[in-house]
Amino acid sequence: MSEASPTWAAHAAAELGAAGYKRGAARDAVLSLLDRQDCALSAFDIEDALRGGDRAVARASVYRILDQLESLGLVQRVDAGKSTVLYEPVRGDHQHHHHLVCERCGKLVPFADEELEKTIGKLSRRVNFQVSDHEVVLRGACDACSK
Amino acid sequence: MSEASPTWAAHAAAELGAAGYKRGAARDAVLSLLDRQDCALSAFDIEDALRGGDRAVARASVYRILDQLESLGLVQRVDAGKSTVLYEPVRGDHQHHHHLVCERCGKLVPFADEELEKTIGKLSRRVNFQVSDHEVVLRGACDACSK
DNA sequence: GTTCCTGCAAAAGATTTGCAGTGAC
DNA sequence: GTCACTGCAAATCTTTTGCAGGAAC
Repeated sequence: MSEASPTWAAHAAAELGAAGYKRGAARDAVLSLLDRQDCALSAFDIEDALRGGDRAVARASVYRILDQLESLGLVQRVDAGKSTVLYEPVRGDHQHHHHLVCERCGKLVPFADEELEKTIGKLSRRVNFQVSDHEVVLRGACDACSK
Repeated sequence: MSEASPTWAAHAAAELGAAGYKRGAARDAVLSLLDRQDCALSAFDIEDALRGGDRAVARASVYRILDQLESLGLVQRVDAGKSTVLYEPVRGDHQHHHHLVCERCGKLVPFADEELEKTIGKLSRRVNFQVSDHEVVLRGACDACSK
């Protein structure tokens, strides 16, 4: 709802504070990194990027921070069919999207489709289930790999 | 394509044979179990069910057999957001479906929707990607849990 | 008889947990 | 000063791999 924050990181930090979490250097580094990404990262990617960047953060801390973020709906898990789970910042409804996964090179490409959302919305109301979230993954070969 | 087989297990056994795999008692047990399911199971579920049933099968064999089946498109991975991957038999296009996952009790409920498939079909043709497969997961609370 | 399937045990990865120390409030 | 965040190491859990023996062809 309230999506007037200047950056996702600032918004997330505020939400975390409101939820009673204290600040910390590791958390700031993770938020800042996530804010710079527009697609999904694994916990390992995050640890790796921070080790050579802003500030090294222990893997356990990365997982703990991602847990907090996920519980507040600030990041979203993306299941790309890999052995590792990916996470990406949630920036609000207008940026809601899904993913194409290349089965050859592993590339992840985001896409959005109005009609798909409408269809899923209608469907969600029809089923005997209280649907709160959804995820769509299209698998295949990306532009480069299909040549 | 050729979907005239009396049972999925028989069909799968034939395909495996044609692909050059030899028969084996463990494989027969897994095929038979999978054929009796209509929704997805984890490797652990399979091992567990077989230990107390038809014939005990080692976990490693379960994984190996599932790998063979998946490579021939006879089973499909289902990513329900759990830590474990689920597998279910693929019985042909007319039984193509997706899943609702209850975030409270973990229940998995299959559903099919014509319009959703059409929408995804159109979308797949439009993107700059050669889409060969797709998966939709709706998350929320099941009938029993939402009361 | 050769080759593949199986089971067992060990290995490999990803994620979680316990504990002690430092930093936030 | 208290309580939470952090890092490190150990533990846990799922899945994979190596190897030896037995079954399929």
